[in-house]
This record gives sequence, structure tokens and C-alpha cells, in this order.
Amino acid sequence: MLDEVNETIMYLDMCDLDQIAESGQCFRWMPCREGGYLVHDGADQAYIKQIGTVLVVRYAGNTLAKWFRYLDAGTDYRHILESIPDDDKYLRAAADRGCGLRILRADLWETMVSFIISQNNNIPRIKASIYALCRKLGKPRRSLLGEVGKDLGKDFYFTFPTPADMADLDALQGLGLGYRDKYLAELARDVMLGRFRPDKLQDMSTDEAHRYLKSVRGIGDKVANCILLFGLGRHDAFPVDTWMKKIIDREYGGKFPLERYSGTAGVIQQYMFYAERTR
DNA sequence: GCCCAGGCGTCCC
DNA sequence: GGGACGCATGGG
Repeated sequence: MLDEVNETIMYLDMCDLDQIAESGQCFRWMPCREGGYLVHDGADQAYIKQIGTVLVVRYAGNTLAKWFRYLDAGTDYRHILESIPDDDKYLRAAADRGCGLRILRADLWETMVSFIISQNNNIPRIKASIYALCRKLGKPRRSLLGEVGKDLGKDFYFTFPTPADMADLDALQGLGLGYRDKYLAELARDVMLGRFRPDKLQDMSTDEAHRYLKSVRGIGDKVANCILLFGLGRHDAFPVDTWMKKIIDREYGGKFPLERYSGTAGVIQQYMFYAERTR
């Protein structure tokens, strides 16, 4: 039954929804008046509310496994936190502040588009553009709560547009995308025509996938790393944006000791980014 | 008017 | 391979 609404509880260690919502990796989390978030990813929606150490997850049909994966519920973040050496006072404090952060495993296409939009842009504007993009080119679907945020309308949310929905440059006007509109239309067309194959990324090494992503116009070093980290679950990818540059200059004399965190550098990066943004 | 934002493409050396 | 510069757009 496609429209069936289910609800379950999930025990998840080291998880704080408010921290994740403010961590710059998800742009379609809508806080609800009664608490919790309406979370959108690709074509799907869930309502997730945290009560202490328990997550209440409301979801449609048989998508529970998807949300389990989305929340990266199989990863032991306590272990990562404890692996941070005591001699790095800055990082210990940053990780302590953001100890409820997790690396979301978001929809790959949405992650590619979102982080192309993110370049030389700020988070409120990124959210506004993505919101407008979904509203204009996504498809309306019945909402789990009978409402979405403040002004999307009472009963519907919008799916994230597909490559086919986004291949027309004219349709991307008026969304505040700026010069990035051309990158998106070109990528959407290439995906539609099979000239760029996101599905191939899964089987590549992180280095290979990084190179392949960078072959897309509009995807450079940093955006490629964000896609690897948030869209492909590669916790070894280490995005460095202007905030991270500031931290690395101030705390590490311009050179971060990446070799200490092989395999989890991306997670560590998220603690640093969050700490800097909220200090 | 400036500078900045989860940067990148292009040009020039 | 590295360093300027332009790029759309809105907020401070």
C-alpha cells in the first residue's frame, strides 16, 4: 500500500537532530511547531522527532530501511569520537560540542545538485534556491503530517526534481541560482543522455570517484568531496571550504594532520565545521 | 559602495 | 602546478 503511513522508534547513540539540522549538510529539513523535523530526501519524506535518546520516525510505505541508512545508523560514532587524540585540544572541544552530529547518506542526485548550488553561496540562500527548485520542478506528494513547514501548502510536499525535470535551462530561471544554472542544466542533460553516470560512482575508489566527479563542469575539489561524503558515504572525503580554511590556518598553522584520521577525516571535518559555525 | 558566502572555470605565468 | 580574476545574488 503506497500511501500507508507507518511509525517506529529507533534507538540511536550519538545523535542530535538539532545539531544535524544546523550542520550544513541538509537543506530540506523543516522544523515543525510540535517539535521534530519534516525531512526530505530525493522523492521521499519522513517525520523524525527526538525524545531523549529515542527517535520517532514516521515514514511512508516500506521506506524504513532507507531512513535507517539515511541516518547512517550502522556507523559507531562513539568510536570515532573516542579516536580523537587527547593532544589535540581544539578538535576534542569541537567534537564535544558537536557530538550528536552524524554524516547523512543523502540521495546522490540531490547531493550533486545541492552542492553545485552551494559554491560561493551561503546556507540560507542555498536552502531558498533548493526550495524554489523543488516547488517549481518537483512533483507534489501528500505530506505525512498534512502540512509542510510554513508556506508550502497544507497537504503536500514537493519531490526533488529529476535530471529530466532540470535539463531545460529556461526552467531554471528565477530560482536565485545565479551563474550555477548553466552547470545544472548541462549536468542534467548529460545524466539524461547517459554521458555522465552517477550510478558508476558506487563501484569506484574514493580517488577514482573524485576524479570522475571533477569531470563535471561546476564540480571542483570541494564540491566533489561533499558529494563523496554526504551522497556516497565516503567518510574519508575531506571537504575544505572557507570556514575550514579559517580553522586550519588558525588552529593548525595552515596544515591539518589528515593522516591521523584515515577513514574518518570527513566526520572530523563535520565536527570542526559545526563548531566554527556555532561558536 | 564594500565584503562575504560549504568555489569553480579560465587565463596567464 | 600555482596565482589572479570574474562570476550571480542577497545579506550584513
